[in-house]
Amino acid sequence: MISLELENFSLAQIAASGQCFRMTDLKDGSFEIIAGDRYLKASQEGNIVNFGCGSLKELDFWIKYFDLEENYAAFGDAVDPEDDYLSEAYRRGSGIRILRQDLWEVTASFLISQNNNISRIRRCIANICERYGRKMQTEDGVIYHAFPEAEAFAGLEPDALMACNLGYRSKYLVRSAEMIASGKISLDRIKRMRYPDAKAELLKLYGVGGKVADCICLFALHHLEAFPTDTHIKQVLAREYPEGFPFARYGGYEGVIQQYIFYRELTDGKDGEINA
DNA sequence: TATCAGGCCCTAG
DNA sequence: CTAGGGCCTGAT
Repeated sequence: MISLELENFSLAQIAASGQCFRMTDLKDGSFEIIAGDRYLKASQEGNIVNFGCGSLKELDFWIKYFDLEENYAAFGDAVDPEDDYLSEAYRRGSGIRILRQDLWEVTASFLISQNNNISRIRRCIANICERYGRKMQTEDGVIYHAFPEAEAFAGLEPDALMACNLGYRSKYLVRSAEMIASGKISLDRIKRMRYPDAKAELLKLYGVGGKVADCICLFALHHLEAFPTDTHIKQVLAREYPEGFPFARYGGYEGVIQQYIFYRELTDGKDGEINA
């Protein structure tokens, strides 16, 4: 185990922010994260974060994954102090990070997320990992399943993943996996593109529309200017910003702001706050 | 029973 | 180009 003292970092908030559907709050102060074929158990007390890593090399991966080299206090400082809604959103969610997740994993996950609820999304993803992902075991004997590569779905019947409860999204995932596995769409090329080009390329995937493409750009490609507008965000903008949201003020990191807003909406009316 | 969940595809006009 | 119907499924 390796412990770090971190500012503006909250495992609980990240877990609740809904960027990663394979991060689980174990409700005992610890969290489980599966990313690609890696597994991490982590816990947090105040600013001390304990990473269940065996080596510094492993830790390096998670440092990048959690975007620990970015100064998130600067995003908070940029929030308009006269904007009560956003100030409160940041106050509650200042421990959120924009994760640097695997491109294919995010693409598949957010294909599944559309017009769906979070608990079923998690189940769907667990199902495809168990059915198609490589079975793994940690040194401590924890069993888990890696996220399947695109090749694992290419060639399946379009409806094959209905058995994993994907519903009508089955054909989206199968067909998109085929476009990627065949090289018709190159994820490596997309990784080198700027936001507008990357988004345009992602939109060619079957089942990927504007909102999902923005999620992929933000959560995998780390294009912080991507601002996913889902049904919740749409409602907030209409309710809290009838004159229009000040996108220009937050140019270049609109997506970070979106996460603070999304997190506030997600947690509003519940506890108000998920740890600190 | 109807609505909604981090939408998108497809077809009409 | 925009508008609207349809869509798997489970929770409320």
